[in-house]
Amino acid sequence: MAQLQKSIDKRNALIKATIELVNNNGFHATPMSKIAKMANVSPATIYLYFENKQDLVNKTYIDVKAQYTSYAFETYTTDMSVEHGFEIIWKRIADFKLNESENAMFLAQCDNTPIIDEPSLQEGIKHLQPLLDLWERGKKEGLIKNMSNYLLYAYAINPLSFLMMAQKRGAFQLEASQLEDAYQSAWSSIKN
Amino acid sequence: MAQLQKSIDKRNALIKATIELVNNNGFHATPMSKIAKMANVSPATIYLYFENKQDLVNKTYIDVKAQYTSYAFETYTTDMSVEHGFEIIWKRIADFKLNESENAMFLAQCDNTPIIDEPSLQEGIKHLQPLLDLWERGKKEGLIKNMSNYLLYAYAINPLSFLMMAQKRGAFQLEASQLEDAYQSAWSSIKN
DNA sequence: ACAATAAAAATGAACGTTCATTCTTTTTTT
DNA sequence: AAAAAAAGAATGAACGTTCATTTTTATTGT
Repeated sequence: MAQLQKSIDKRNALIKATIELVNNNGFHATPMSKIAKMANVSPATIYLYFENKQDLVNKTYIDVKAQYTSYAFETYTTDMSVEHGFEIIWKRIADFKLNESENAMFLAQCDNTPIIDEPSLQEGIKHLQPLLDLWERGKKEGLIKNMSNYLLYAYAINPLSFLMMAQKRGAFQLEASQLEDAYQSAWSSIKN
Repeated sequence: MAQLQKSIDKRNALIKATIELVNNNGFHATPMSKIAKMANVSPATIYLYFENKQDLVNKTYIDVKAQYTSYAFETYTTDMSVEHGFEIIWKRIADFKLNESENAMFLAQCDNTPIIDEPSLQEGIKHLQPLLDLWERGKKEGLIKNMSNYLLYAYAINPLSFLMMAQKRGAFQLEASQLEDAYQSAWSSIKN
């Protein structure tokens, strides 16, 4: 127990360091030695937890993606109405993207570059299923536009990534009232 | 003249090679030697055209961004109505993102990573002004929601980046009829 | 018009550095 | 005392950049 605990702490420290360094410097300027230093570990120790650098960044991606979806669906249950369920999920996602912005930023970087390998990307997509199911239900009930789920995601969810990025860059600040505007825009772009 | 022409060709070849390699392999796996090889040039020659690797990628970004905005506003004039002007611009942007996807993909990568330095990012933003002006006009006329331009961009334009990326990954194909859906979603998310 | 010469552009090889990874030894845990 | 975990130093490869040289282009004097 104590031994396993210690290992998990170290693994988490490595993942945290990876996120922070890749966010700030990019993958190309994030050497293993810096990751090790930030996690208070020897470079060699990384290789006890991960096969190599690619494996480290893949696993980091999967880890963060799992956190993201778990957070998103935390308060959602399938017995909610389509509109209410969507609002619940959307606001959780907004919370995650704007408050846990280190994690969200890392995902944005991974989703827009070829640094994560295909199997790991696939692995990350899986957990989004509850939202897709909700949308299918909404389409059947005639509440949601009969469009591809990609289009729905593009308009209802993805804008939050852009806003998170703009906020991270200090370009602007999303206030609570604007968040309500944003939600209305999201809903009106996908509702029938 | 002949000499200058030759130089511009070589510069363009270098920029094209940079885009292609960074798109496919990422910045971290794009050595100067590969860029040189793809542009049919000696590595040393790159340094006659650009200060260093950072400068090369900065200049590439600015170059592509200028192409993007120039394409976007090609058929737009300020005497158009807000709604018509927006449709014109939106569809040009959609064209660019979906047809010139190599260029669009490169921009997406740059806009979601720290590989481009701040001054070059600022330089790239400048040319978007006509769209922001159009939106300001739309707000005054009560046609467009009175929201931050960041929010408007997030909902009206940014989804196209996501769709371009999904299409590039082969996840799905955006048909002409879906494009019309997409435009309607964009417009309904920002109109009053 | 044309050699001769200067200037510019381009090259391949070389340099010093940095990196991911491994090896050997030490420390910690069982 | 054995096994597992961790460490620091070592290694070889790869990288960005520069150097010495060659090739191409432009300029000059006749």
